[in-house]
Amino acid sequence: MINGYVRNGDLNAARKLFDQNTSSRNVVSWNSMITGYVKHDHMPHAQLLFDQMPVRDVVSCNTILSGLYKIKNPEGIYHSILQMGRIGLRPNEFTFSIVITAFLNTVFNVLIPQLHGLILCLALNSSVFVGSSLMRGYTDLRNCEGLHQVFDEILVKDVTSWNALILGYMDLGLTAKARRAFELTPEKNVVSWTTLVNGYITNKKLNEAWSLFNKMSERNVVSWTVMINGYVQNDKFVCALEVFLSMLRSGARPNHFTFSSVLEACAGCSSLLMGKQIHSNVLKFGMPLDVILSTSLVDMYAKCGDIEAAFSIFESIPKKNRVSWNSIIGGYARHGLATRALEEFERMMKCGVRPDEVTFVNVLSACSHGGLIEEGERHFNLMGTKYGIQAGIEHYTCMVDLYGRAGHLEKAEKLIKGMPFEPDVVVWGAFLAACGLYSSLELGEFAAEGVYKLESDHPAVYSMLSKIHGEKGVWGTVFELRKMMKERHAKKQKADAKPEHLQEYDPT
DNA sequence: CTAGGGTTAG
Repeated sequence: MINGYVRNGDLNAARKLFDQNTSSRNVVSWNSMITGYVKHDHMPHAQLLFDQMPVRDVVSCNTILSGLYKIKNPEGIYHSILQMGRIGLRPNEFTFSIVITAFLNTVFNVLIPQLHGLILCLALNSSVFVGSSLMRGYTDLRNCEGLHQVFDEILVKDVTSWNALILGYMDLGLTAKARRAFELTPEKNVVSWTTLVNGYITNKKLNEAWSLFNKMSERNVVSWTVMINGYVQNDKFVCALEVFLSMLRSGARPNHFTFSSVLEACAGCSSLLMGKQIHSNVLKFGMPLDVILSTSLVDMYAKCGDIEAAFSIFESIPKKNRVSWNSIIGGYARHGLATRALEEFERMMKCGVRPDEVTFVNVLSACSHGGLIEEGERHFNLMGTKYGIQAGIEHYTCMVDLYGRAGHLEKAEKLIKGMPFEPDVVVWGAFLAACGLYSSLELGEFAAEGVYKLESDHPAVYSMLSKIHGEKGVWGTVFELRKMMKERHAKKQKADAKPEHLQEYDPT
């Protein structure tokens, strides 16, 4: 009865019934009520009921655990399973699949092999559910052997187990193994295909991804979005937009994931015309404008040159988060409106939103574009002392740029010599641009020497070196800098995603 | 009454 109301989403009716039947309450009615609160994101209420229960069973615990997972509280999960042990409740398949999934990408993932041991003791390793979550766990730990072994232990493998195997191999960078697993999958579904396509994309094999995508007999909104986003992440913005148009022609309905990616494509190729059309599509499709989608719109308008439209959408976001603020501050910085950028930063602080590294990159670059030296220095110092954010190489680059543009080449030089990083091509690029701007041959040589010492180089650096001797426009260098900054970011991501030693398994 | 696989923003 109570569960009927919970299923229909009528939490109040469920609670009413629950409160009335004090005498005939059983564990199931308590659990149903807790389920209702968890489903509707009322964790405190769920927790309260759980604490009030006269007798708790494993389902009560599992429900709380899934609630804690939903609000991303792995620490709470950890304490809850300890508590479970003290009460003497034996965890079941549900418990383990929830707990393992909740520990993914957290510091608690080191416990996953230990949970695996417990699972073996309780003879739960043959479960498909436990098995596939364990597979995600070993993937998270970058343990290929574990991944394979857990898969083998699953008694009756279903398509989800196979998909977890494909995904695991792809996450580990083993595209050939993933492909083999895909071929061996008995009943491939659209998820199997999409996992493979997305895996090729994250492993930078765009052509493989595209040819596979074209062979798909069935595509859903996720498959389309994966392909669109794949092109966006690889800077093939026009391709992304073309795929989106095919998607619309096919009659598939885009969702907020799709639109976020498509808007990023518009931003990437600075197409205000297309961006506006996508915006009207968002409205036409009746997409709920959540924070993420709205922020994508803000960013698109800012990058396509319509900063006022960006601002007006930004203002319309009821619950602006850190990314939204970063987006508008970055937008103002890009448009050279340093004062407005700083004003938004102050407003962000007033709203109690904590800044992060990106915030300060944007703030500092606003200062550098606006020639606000003291303000830039102030924020550069404040980011560590007041906000506890360590300055990264990107922030130093902004400061070098700031001093350089203002003609304070000695200050820039001093900063480079004193910074806790080896200067990279981007730093030298910023410095060189300044040397070019102020025709400083002497310091240009200092930079040239620095560049020479780097293992990696960049053609843009040479073009700037040559620029010191005259010619070319100033705007060219700004563009080159941006490009290098972006590439630095891409390289960092790539290094995190797949270590080289895993590459050798891949013959293609 | 509780659980596993594919997609979003700076």
